[in-house]
Amino acid sequence: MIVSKWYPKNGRVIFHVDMNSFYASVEMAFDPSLKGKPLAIAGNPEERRGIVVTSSYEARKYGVKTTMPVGEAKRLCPDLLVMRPNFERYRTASKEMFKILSDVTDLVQPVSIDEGYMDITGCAEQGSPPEIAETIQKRIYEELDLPCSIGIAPNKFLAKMASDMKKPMGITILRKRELPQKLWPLPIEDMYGVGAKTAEKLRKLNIETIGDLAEYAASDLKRILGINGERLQNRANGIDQRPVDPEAVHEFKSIGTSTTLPHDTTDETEIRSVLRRLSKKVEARMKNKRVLAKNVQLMIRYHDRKTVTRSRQLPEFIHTADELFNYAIILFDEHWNQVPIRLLGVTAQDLAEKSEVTQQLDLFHYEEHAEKEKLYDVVSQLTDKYGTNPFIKLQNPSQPNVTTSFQKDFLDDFKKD
DNA sequence: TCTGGGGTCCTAGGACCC
DNA sequence: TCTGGGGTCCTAGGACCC
Repeated sequence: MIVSKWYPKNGRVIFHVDMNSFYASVEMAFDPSLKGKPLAIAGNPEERRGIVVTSSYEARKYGVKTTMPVGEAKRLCPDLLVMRPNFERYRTASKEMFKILSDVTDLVQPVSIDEGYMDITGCAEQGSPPEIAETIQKRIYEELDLPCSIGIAPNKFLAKMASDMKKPMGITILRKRELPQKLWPLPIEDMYGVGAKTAEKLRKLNIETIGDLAEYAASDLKRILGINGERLQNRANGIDQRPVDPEAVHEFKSIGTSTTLPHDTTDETEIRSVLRRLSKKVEARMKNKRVLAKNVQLMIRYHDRKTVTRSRQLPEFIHTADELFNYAIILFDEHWNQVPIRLLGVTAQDLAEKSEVTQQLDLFHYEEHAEKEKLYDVVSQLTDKYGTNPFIKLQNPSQPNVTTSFQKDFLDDFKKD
């Protein structure tokens, strides 16, 4: 194969690597006796966490889908095996998977536990893009016993759409010139970035397919969907300039945790203990990432699922569970309307790296220090002038409240400076 | 057996400043 | 004499993704 023809002179070659039903596949790799069986990973229905997070392809055949309540899934598929998630296991598998990707290039951007982008534009000496994709897929399958699909395209959006086109274990190339045949016929809700609400709006405009969106009047689209309309249309036309950014994964904007309570509650003792637990969890994760927060957000979901968030900007950076808890309680006391609560959440926002904050703090101290130095200078000058340190209060014992002319002079001099 | 938990980005209004 | 327009920060909510 002539490799050079695959690598454009202008433009990029982007991969989107997407693990197939990741949690279920990891469980099957861990316990091969599960292979070939309908399997769902789900929370505990007793604790009202009973929704399907991932299901195996065998389960999907019966109509089992993500976010479906376990009860419904079992009705559709009576032989369904249901397991609780083992996140530690998935994180370990994820790390191994990304290690394989980074053997190809440093330009790897993880976007979630089970998918990531790669920019292989500079990898011509390793082979053609399909060859490289095959190698990656094979290694992940043979070394980790996990299936994945890979999309190959000139940008992130198209690579993402491509990886979705063949599952499991697919490798799909999506070239710009193939958009009319391969991308445009797809229904609009299949487009990445179009959810239920946007799809509904678009359908009202008689936009049924990605192709319809691609050629719709740009100004109307922008009026109805704002900047997002413009962006979606660009992507439908195969335009997406976003770079693959390996650093993005480190740039956290918030760290939060939330929990659905086993039962709706108005018990303030219980609520406080939950908020304390959540604060401790957030503290632990902030410590791990070595970050501080300048904003705390409290989330309350009521029994009717109505959800409110209340946040506060803080006078200084915080990092301890006690501080998080204190602000969460303040927000809670200010805003809770006594209605039974279904879910509580605590999130640290406006994060900064601990090292950077410390540096800034040092700078601040430095300035404070400099101020003091300046003051010492003034004092020593004045001491020279008056022959005594004016900061040592001179008092006439017989008239303690009368300012001496000496002190007046000193104060005048001091104010000038 | 009604709908988890982790995020990001965008919008919009009000306060405040110039 | 009675009120412009731009910019930034803060807060709350919503859409979307996995």
